[in-house]
Order: sequence, then structure tokens, then C-alpha cells
Amino acid sequence: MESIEHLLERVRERVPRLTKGKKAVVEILFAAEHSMTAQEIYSSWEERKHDQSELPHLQDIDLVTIYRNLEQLEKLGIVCKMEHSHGSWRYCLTGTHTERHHSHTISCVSCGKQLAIGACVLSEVDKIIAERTGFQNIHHVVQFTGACPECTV
Amino acid sequence: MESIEHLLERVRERVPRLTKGKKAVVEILFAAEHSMTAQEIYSSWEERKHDQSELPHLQDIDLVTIYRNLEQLEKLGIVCKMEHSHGSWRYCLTGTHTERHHSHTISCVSCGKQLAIGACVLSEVDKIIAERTGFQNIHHVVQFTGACPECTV
DNA sequence: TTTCTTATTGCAAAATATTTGCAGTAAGCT
DNA sequence: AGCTTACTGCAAATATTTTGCAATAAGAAA
Repeated sequence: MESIEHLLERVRERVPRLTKGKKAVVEILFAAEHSMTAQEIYSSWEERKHDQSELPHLQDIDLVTIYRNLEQLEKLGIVCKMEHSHGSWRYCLTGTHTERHHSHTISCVSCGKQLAIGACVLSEVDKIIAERTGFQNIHHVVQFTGACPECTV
Repeated sequence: MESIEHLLERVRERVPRLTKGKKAVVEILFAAEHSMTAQEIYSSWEERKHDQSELPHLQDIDLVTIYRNLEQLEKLGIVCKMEHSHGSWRYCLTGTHTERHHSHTISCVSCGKQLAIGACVLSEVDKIIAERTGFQNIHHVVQFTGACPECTV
């Protein structure tokens, strides 16, 4: 697995300035098991900041800065949107385990119940679309819905 | 193609009360070529209302009512979310031409350019998921992103 | 038809996520 | 060390969607 140092170096090469905001977003997402919202990244950084064992003391980072850096890092293909859930976007680092081994759920339009679908069935689709369009590093955000067995009439 | 009268009759059988709000939402979406946002449905009804040729004069319907009815009709599987675009959800009637013949686009994370992918490649995926999960009337909301040829480094 | 129940509506206001303006700060080149 | 300008923090704006509540009306019952 790529080290955080190497990852930050790769980021440095692609951005105008490697600032504390970008470092924070990348470091938090790097340590994450799952995709995160801007707010979650912010809270996670706050926690890490207040953690006494962190030396030197980490700087404050505004939620707005998280938003702006997510947007910028997404344009560079360093992070990507994974899903739009409960009204907000969840992000993760592209190419990481979190992104490559993501899965999807299906939710019932009627009762809201969520069911895991298992390993993502769309990698093939991404490839087909890459061939058709010439786009690279293709990602998808997908949400399946339907009527669960109990809610089916 | 199903007539609007028949469609409204089907809706009547599934809702507690067939109100002006539900009729409006269903009628507007029935006449639509593409999926619509709550706001677009509202505006479209406003236009129709002010159209002199509409007799009898149509009643006012609040945007909030559109939202509430979309939610309710979605739970019943009568309308479904098609995509989350520019911050808002687009809906259409399930089973209509608009829903069955939808297609997807891919947008470039860097420059924002959109490219049509052509006919939806996910009908098969919907079927697979139906078999795996037991859910019925499966829909998907999907957005593909990537780096377009010009933005690829 | 009239009455009755309660689902639905309109209006105002709240909640939520995200974006924008701007003055001050700092990354990294020279 | 100085300089340019990308970036940040703060406050406020936007935009979409949700919620509370009193008034209305759909459709069953009388």
C-alpha cells in the first residue's frame, strides 16, 4: 500500500501549493475505512487536533476549507465522490482500497430499508464507458432503489 | 401508450385521496419529455394555469405540495428519482417512455464537460440485483465521472 | 345530500448542505 | 528576505428540502 508520505508527494506535484488544508483532507481520507462527508472530515480533524498525543499541535481548519479542497482535489482526480447519502456527498481517495472495493446498497422506496448488494457490479460498465467515450479514470455514483419483498404489493 | 385518464385511475387506487396536488404532479410528468425537478413541475403548472385556453381555471398549487406529493408517489412506486443534478432531484413517472428509454452522461471532473453515453447500460444490472435481493421494480440513479480526453494528463 | 373523519394543503419558518465575498495569511519561487 | 498570488477564515448568502400548524377538502358514512 502506498505510504502517506508518497501520496502527499504525488499530491504536491499536482497542486499549486500543498497547504495544511490539502494535507488534512488527504491525511484524514487516507486513514479512513469508508468514504466521508466534508463535515465528517472536519470533525475527524478536530478530534485528531484535540488528541493530546498529536505533536506538534495541529492547526485549525475551517469547514469551508475542507469543501474547497475537496472540490479542487476532485478536479485533479485525487479524490472522488462515492455517494450522495442523506443529503450530502461522501468522498474518498481514488485508487485506494476504499474506492476499489466499494459496494452498493439497494434501498426500499417504501420503508427505507437498506440491503447490501455485495461487490460492485459496475467495474465492467466503467470499462465499457471508457471505451465508448475516451474518458479515463472513470468512477460512478450509483444508488439502486426498489420495493423490498415486504413492501411489494 | 397509457392514457392520462387510465393512469390517474391507477393512481387513485393506490393513494388515500386523489387530490389536486397529486393530479397536477402526475399530469405534468405525464406530459413531460424528460425528468423534472420539483421546481420545474411547479413552474410548469404555473404556466399551464396562466394559459388562457385552460378551462376550467386550474387551482394554485404550492411548491411544498409538489415536494410532498413527489415523496408520497415515490413510495408507491408511481414516480422515481432519475438523477441528482445541479443540487436537485429530477423525477419521472415509472414505466413511461421517459423512464424506460433514459440514458446517462459522463461528466469530466476537471472541465465539467458532459458527454452522452447512449442507451442505458444498466438494465441488465437492475435484473441481476433483483435476483440477488428479491427487490422489485428496481431503478438506479447513476452518474459517471472521469477525465475527458482533453483534461487527461 | 349532509355529516364526519382525517389526509392534504398553504403559508411561514426552519433546517441543511454548500457556495461566495473579502481581507488577511502563507507557500514556494526568485 | 522579498514577492506573488493561492489559499484560508469568517461571515453571510444561496438553494433545496423539510417541518409546524391551522385551515381545507376528499371520500366514506349516515
